[in-house]
Amino acid sequence: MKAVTTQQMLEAGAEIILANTYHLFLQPGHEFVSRHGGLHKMIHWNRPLLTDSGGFQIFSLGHGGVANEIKGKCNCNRPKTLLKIDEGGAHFRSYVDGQRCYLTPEKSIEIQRGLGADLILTLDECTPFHAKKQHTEYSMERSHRWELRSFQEFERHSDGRQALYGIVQGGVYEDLRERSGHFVAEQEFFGQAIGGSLGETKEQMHDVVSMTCQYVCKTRPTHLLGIGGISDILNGVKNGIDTFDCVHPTRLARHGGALAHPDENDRKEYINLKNAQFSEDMRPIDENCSCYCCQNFSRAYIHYLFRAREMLGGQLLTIHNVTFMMRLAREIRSMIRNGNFSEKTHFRLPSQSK
RNA sequence: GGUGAGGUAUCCAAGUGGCUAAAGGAUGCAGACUGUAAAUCUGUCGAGCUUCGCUCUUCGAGCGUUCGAAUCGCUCCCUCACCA
Repeated sequence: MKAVTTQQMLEAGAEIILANTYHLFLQPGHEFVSRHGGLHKMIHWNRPLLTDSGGFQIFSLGHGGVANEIKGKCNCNRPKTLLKIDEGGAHFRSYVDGQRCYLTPEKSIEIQRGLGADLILTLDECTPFHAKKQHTEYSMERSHRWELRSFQEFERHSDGRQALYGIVQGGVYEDLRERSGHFVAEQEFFGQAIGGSLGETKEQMHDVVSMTCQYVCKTRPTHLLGIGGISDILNGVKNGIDTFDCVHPTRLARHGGALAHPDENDRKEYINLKNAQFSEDMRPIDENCSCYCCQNFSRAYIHYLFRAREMLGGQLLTIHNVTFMMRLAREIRSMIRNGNFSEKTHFRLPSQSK
């Protein structure tokens, strides 16, 4: 987690952290992590960990600009590091030292075994949004083959301490999602994750998630990869998603955004503390929030910290945003238990005017 | 008092006759951010308007040369450095 310690994550109420196979593989390397006795020990976290397979990074970086291509946006100003994908795996260049690397399903599982996360993912191929349907289909089929190989490699060394998730692909196409959902359900995965392109807009994403959830094994835990807006989570939960992971809360925090429940008349899910309107706002970000940031500091102070480019600003907002997400999850679980969950739930933010 | 350097938009700073409402920074104002190469990136930034374009006023001040001046000349004002 950028900008916060695992101790602070604990205090924020976090119960699980996602770590990244791709980045840890390139730097510092999974052997290095193993020498520490595994990820849990190295990062001082004795709760559950999930590792991504590395597929997303290879392909998103390969297409020249992180998630943009997969998400349907075009921002191609970064050097492309993906060299070649073949049936065996993905050839790519390390962005750290330029060295050629080869990630296969077996290698991904081996790395994740070395890292020692509790929940791990199969290697899949992430198809960009702009791919034609035929390509998406071909790519999905290859992902399926890779998932089988991942599973075999996983089984070969499994000591029962790790659990493997399969990944449902198929882009925005319902027939492909149906096939992929069924395929993953037929394998003996512990859980399943929904990956791949979810479309271009938020609306389409919600539709694709809802549609895909129909074809997913209902008795296994279901994870939605990479998604974490407030409304996205409410929509996902409505459709049966159990877990989410997302950089948005922490990245937003480092960029000056503080999560706040959306106003029913305003689709924005955060306030931008860098904005001039907060320069004299002495209230906490959210007076109902129990986090260290809201309990002790004003919006004006956070505003000043960002103005002064003090990294403490990003740290405090990260604490707030993670705390916020944890509270959101608790409230959702509570609503489900009480039988009154609604994805239309809105929580009013304290008035923004002074 | 002497000698030298210089005064450009909110600030710093290019520009030494037309392509200049004026490069580039910074600040300011706002936007983006969703399996993290992001404590990042983008837009905007003289004034006004009927704002995919038009009008007005700018480069210390004034006067002049020129078809045309931030750019050339003269006078004045003001900074800074060194020497007395």
